[in-house]
Amino acid sequence: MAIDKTRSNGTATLYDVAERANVSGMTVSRVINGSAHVSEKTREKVMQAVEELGYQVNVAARVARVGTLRVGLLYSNPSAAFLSAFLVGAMGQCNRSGAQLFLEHCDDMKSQRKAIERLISQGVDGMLVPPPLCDSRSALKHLKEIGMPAVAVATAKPSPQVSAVRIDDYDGARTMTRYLIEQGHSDIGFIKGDPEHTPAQLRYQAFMDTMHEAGLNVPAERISQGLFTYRSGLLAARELLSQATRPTAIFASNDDMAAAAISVAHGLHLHVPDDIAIAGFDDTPVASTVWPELTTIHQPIGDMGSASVELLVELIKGRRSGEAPAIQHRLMPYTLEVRESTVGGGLAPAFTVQVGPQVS
Amino acid sequence: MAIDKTRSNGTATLYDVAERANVSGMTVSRVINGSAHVSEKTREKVMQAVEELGYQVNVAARVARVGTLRVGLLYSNPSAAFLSAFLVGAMGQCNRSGAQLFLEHCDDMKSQRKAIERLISQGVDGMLVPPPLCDSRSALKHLKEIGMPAVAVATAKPSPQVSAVRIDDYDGARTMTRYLIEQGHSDIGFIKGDPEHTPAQLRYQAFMDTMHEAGLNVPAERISQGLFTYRSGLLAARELLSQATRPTAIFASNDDMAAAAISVAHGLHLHVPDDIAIAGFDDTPVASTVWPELTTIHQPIGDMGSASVELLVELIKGRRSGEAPAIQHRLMPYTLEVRESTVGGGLAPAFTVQVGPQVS
DNA sequence: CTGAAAGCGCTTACAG
DNA sequence: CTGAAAGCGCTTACAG
Repeated sequence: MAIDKTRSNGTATLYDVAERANVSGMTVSRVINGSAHVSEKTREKVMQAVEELGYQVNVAARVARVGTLRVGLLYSNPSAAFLSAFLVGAMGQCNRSGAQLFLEHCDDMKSQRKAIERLISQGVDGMLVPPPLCDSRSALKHLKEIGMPAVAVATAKPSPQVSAVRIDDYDGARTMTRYLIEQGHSDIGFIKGDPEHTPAQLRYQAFMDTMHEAGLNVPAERISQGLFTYRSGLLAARELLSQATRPTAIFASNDDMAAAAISVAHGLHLHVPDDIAIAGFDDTPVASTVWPELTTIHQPIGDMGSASVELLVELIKGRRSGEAPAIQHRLMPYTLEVRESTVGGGLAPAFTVQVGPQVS
Repeated sequence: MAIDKTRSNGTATLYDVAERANVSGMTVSRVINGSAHVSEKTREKVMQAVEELGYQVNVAARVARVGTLRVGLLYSNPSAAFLSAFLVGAMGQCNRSGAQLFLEHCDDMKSQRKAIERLISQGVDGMLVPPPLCDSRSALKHLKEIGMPAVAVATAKPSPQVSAVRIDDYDGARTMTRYLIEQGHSDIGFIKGDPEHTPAQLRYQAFMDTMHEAGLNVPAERISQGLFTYRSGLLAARELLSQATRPTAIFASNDDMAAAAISVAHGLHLHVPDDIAIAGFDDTPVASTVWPELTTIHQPIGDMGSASVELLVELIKGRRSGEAPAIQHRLMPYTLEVRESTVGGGLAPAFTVQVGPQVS
């Protein structure tokens, strides 16, 4: 509850806090920035004043002093779902870190170079590279060559040369496959994703490995090639479901294709999940839009947004103080979301299984 | 192309420009802010220096001086598609206007008040209210009471008390209805949206009015109630398509329901658009995800994002200089996107019709 | 551990 | 029409 305010704006400044806590502005600055060289007593006094005044750092002022940190986001065709969740997370962290976020869109290779140039001319100090660009060797190489700090987001096979934030796609697909097997499925169809995207490769590999480990055979006709698009999912699902014998479950490499599979199943008058269980991957909004809702692997995209900004800011600051770039790969936790598309009888309630590395 | 740089950062400052143009920093500031009191000759000199140095204002510094403008975005459950497009537009304008964007999420009425309080304690000077909150009398009233400048986004019936940015939903639905009639349809089914949302009401009204004007009768069984969700679209479309005689086209109040209608049609082994044409509204990503792709009304959501920030910043600045709030309602242009879901035979290529007010 | 001074890049009055 | 000075709110060296 902010009550006592000073400026015309109504917000308290650093000095208001200093005055109230009977210390210098310097000391307040140290406290809010978590400096170690402050006595516990002073820290408490200051924190209390901060509370009482409802003080919030003026990020603009801090940034003006420290030197504006400008972060570029180079996006091409991520799904709107990905982009919005990612932006929410990234923006929050930008506000906290005092960075300014610049967006630049590009389609093909040519416009990619142009977009990078535009970001540079806007003075960005580093770039965030979400999918599918995160898997583009050329883009990453180009950034490396011009010495631009970068963080690849949601690539499944991060280059050791570049910092990255991602979930473990292999492990996620393995978890889903195991779950389906535990549900009693032994004949499972799989819809592959765009072979150009690294997550597609790992998800497929994990599916095959897990099936084999469980002693289950996967005939070639149970694998269908998709491209991550709804349209391709339609074709792939039709292939899987129009055979003499059908699988009892389909695991699609992403939600769009899983949604398409539901549509195909309904077209064939199959009940989902009683006749055919269907699972996706990503937990994009479409997963809870379609009916029945999709069992899927949830990626914490918002958290990945904030984590990637965090990494990038570290990278930039390190670079300014002349350190060698500290390449980091951050693995985020995913969850298995169980919903109606795999749970028959309308009995079992939807539930969530927390898996993957825990965030500290 | 920025070549000559000065600061460690690599970016040119106001004074670099001033030096190069042989004027004071003050004059540069005036030029880049479009002040009238600069001679044409000086302006040109300065602009040239700006070009040569690739100068970009340091928004953080400007904002630090002017007083941080903090803009809050109070969102509840807009679709991810809406949110991402809106954010891209809003953020761009925030960068230009030197505003900082704060996001706060809320679900129900209680958390709504809390979210508003959190934004206030973060020191925001005004708030953006996208759907569905833009139609919440209580939220808008609350903001009004505490004297918080606000802009309602994409409400169909804006209160004259609050600034708003929107498209003309009535006109859009009218355009779509006319288009379907021109395509030769006289028996058109309509899926209504959530009655709580103002756009749903106007879209329905426009459909009915336009049909009547064309001398076409709309029997009660051609109207089906939906709630804007995919699930509700499934039920509504089933209702429309399982009758003894079917309409030749369905106009759904939004894309999610139109996508559901396609799924139902396919389930009944109907060809879209040959057996049944289907149209949506909004042009969210699902419109070009499903197959066949949806004919729909495109809302320029990104532009609406930047326009709403623009309006809000004006409002805030006016308020600071003690003026009475200048309530504005900005109408944005929409377009009719014709795609495969209404165009049979695979002959006609997709096309776009520009309609609505033109932006200057 | 704490503080007085200077400065980040820009704009707001105030002069000319 | 143009500029010198002061200051936005904060942090970075530099002292104690």
